[in-house]
Amino acid sequence: MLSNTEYTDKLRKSGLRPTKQRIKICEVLFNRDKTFHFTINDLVKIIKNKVNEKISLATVYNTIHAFEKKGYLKEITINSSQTYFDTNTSNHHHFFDEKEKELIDLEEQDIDPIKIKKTIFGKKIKSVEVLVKLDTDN
Amino acid sequence: MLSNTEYTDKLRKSGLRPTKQRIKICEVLFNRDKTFHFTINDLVKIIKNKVNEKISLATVYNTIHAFEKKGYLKEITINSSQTYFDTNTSNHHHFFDEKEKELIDLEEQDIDPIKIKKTIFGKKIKSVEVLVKLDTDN
DNA sequence: ATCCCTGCAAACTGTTTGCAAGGCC
DNA sequence: GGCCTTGCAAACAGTTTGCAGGGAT
Repeated sequence: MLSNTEYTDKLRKSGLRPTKQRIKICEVLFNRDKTFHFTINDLVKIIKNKVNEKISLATVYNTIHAFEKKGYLKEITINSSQTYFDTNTSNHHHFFDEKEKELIDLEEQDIDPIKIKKTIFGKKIKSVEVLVKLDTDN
Repeated sequence: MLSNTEYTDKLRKSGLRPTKQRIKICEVLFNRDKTFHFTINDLVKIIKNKVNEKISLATVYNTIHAFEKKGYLKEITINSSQTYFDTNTSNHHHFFDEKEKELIDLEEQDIDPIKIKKTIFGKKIKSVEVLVKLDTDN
């Protein structure tokens, strides 16, 4: 929930030039109460329909990848033809509603810590990701 | 570890015509001690190099999807440009070695049961998938 | 003979890239 | 002015599809 000038500062501080396009994308992504899960396609649609502007597809990809690299976004592991991103960059897991193709956060307290009892020689655990797929209850 | 005639039976029983190509693919996939994790690309390479035959790409895709539908293969959730399959169709999780792009099974006893404390109204849990990403230990 | 399956090429989808023009510092 | 960023189109990778010919029952 920041104003445009604050996004400008934030971008500049992380070494990204505060262009019109990047600020607009910041607004769409971060001017929210809840965390936001999206695909590039979702984002492009929102920019086109709600914001009524045109940002080139390549720029959207560039920006999202830049934001991910800076730690403002997290890529979510779902087996799908599209890549999902999450504005919640904390350590957490997800529900995936397969019907709605929608992600829902599972916070730390929603799941017991996961203990892996097997080790692989010469390798260490980099991350543990849990994906809980949901179905309509009937 | 079955002979060709046994694959013929197996295929016929599940309503798939036992063609040369399908039997060959069965041999590559199922004539193994351990479970086999692969991408379509892996499989095509094996067929070309080891088995020294040519099966059209479309046929490989068709066959793998047919086998998956019949429950002989399981698709594995990894965020990657390629889809992975597993000959182990039991309920289990995976390590993913990001350097080698290789999957390793995590059997039931390797991980404590996962308890999800959050529920979503009108939805039920269809599956819980854990993916443990590995890094070189240094 | 019928229906299913194979193989090829073309189509498709999401994503990436090269490069000229434009914008920020 | 110099360098980064944008936008467009073309390229790309994995996957899917349409259809004619071939094979299984």
